[in-house]
Amino acid sequence: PGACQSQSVSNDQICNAVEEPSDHIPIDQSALSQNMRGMRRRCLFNEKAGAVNKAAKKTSDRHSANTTTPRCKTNSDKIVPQAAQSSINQASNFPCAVSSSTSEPNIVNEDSSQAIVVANADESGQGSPKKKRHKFDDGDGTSCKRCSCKKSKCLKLYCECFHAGVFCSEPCSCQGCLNKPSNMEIVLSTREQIESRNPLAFAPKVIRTSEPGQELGEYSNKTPASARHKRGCNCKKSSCLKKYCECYQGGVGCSISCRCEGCKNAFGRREGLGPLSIEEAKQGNEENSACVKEEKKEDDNNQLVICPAANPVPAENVLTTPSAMDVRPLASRPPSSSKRPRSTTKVLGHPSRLCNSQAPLKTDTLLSPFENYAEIMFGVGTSDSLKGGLSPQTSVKVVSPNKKRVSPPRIGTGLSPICKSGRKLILKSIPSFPSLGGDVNNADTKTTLPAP
DNA sequence: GAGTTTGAAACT
DNA sequence: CAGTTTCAAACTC
Ligand SMILES: [Zn+2]
Ligand SMILES: [Zn+2]
Ligand SMILES: [Zn+2]
Ligand SMILES: [Zn+2]
Ligand SMILES: [Zn+2]
Ligand SMILES: [Zn+2]
Repeated sequence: PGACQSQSVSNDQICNAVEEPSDHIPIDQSALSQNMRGMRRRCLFNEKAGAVNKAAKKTSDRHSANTTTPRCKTNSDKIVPQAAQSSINQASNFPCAVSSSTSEPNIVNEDSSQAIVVANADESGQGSPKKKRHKFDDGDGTSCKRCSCKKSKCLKLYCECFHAGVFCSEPCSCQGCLNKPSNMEIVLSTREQIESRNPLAFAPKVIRTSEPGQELGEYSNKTPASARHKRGCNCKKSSCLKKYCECYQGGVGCSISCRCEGCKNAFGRREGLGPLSIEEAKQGNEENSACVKEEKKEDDNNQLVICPAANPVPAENVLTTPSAMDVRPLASRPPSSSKRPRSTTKVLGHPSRLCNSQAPLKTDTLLSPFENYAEIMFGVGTSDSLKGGLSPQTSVKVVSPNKKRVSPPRIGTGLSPICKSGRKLILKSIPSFPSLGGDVNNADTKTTLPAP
């Protein structure tokens, strides 16, 4: 299976050859400006890329982002370039053979081929009865399915591919797709627009390292059960028991920033018992009495209750045959399921389900955050640079003209950068995204923030 | 596979 | 910032 391409381009790599599908390089949008070092050199892009580069160039630091680990889920260690670290997503690794046919105008992927491809989840591994895995679902990383957007042209966050920072590829069954390397300018400009509205839009939602021991560790430590940013979920009817809930889907418990009602997230509930400290749960008792305990009612206090290994068995598991266990990426598994993950898994980006190796970042995000935040923090200009940087005009109105609004979600409040990198390489740059409300105390890995 | 449910994203 | 609409995935059948 080929690697997937993420939406980014490196200067060096720009080439036009399309090569074999199997071999693509993942292109990461985010990295676009950076060069990925180590990897191979084939590129998909052509001249356009060049243009883009230019734009991107600003970020050209070469930190060398390496996106190693093209394979799904393998990526435990990737070196992350500084900025990247925050935004590391390894999420993308699908078998994507992008048809980068140059000829491809811009349009849809409607090739039936894709659809078909999607279907083939061949390797998913054991033939265990497929319980319910739907498209992206994991499956394991192998199957990596992709989006099936009909109206967004894959240029809005509705599109999981776009949201994850990767180009659409074969497995996608999207219609009118513009999220392709051939439209890179559009893709990037769109990303920037969105990012300008919400700098965290492309930041990984969940970062978790699951090393054998650590998995829970994170809980125990400081990162709240969920190291998620953004605002947490807002589930009303699902009780955070299904994948409708982003927290649950990401394999993390709900945090204080969630506004869910009747939360029963198997990875850790929000609210509820106050006193319970998270950490204990970690291992001390497996039984976890508390977690199960239900929501007593929603008090004001939102605390996070985490259920350690014990029981939280997500619905899926319930029926699942033990033997097969889940194929899901570790990260997404509920704590209890099986044992601890051996490899370090970082879930980033969205659903862990996408299996991509590369970090989908943001175009500039790597740097951009830099810029953005810098600007914001330092009071430099607004985000002009962004806009300017990328040719805005290229932006296409996907569906409707969006006005760009520049009101970052909550930057003001939560500037504290999170710097939790799974592996730590810290660089001097500013973390790609600030932690938002939830985790305030996460300095764990050590953030190196240059003092302003 | 069609149809429903769900909550984020987008929009007003 | 809240309310509404749009959207595509998750889920159900
Ligand atoms: Zn899409
Ligand atoms: Zn797609
Ligand atoms: Zn697409
Ligand atoms: Zn939820
Ligand atoms: Zn939540
Ligand atoms: Zn919840």
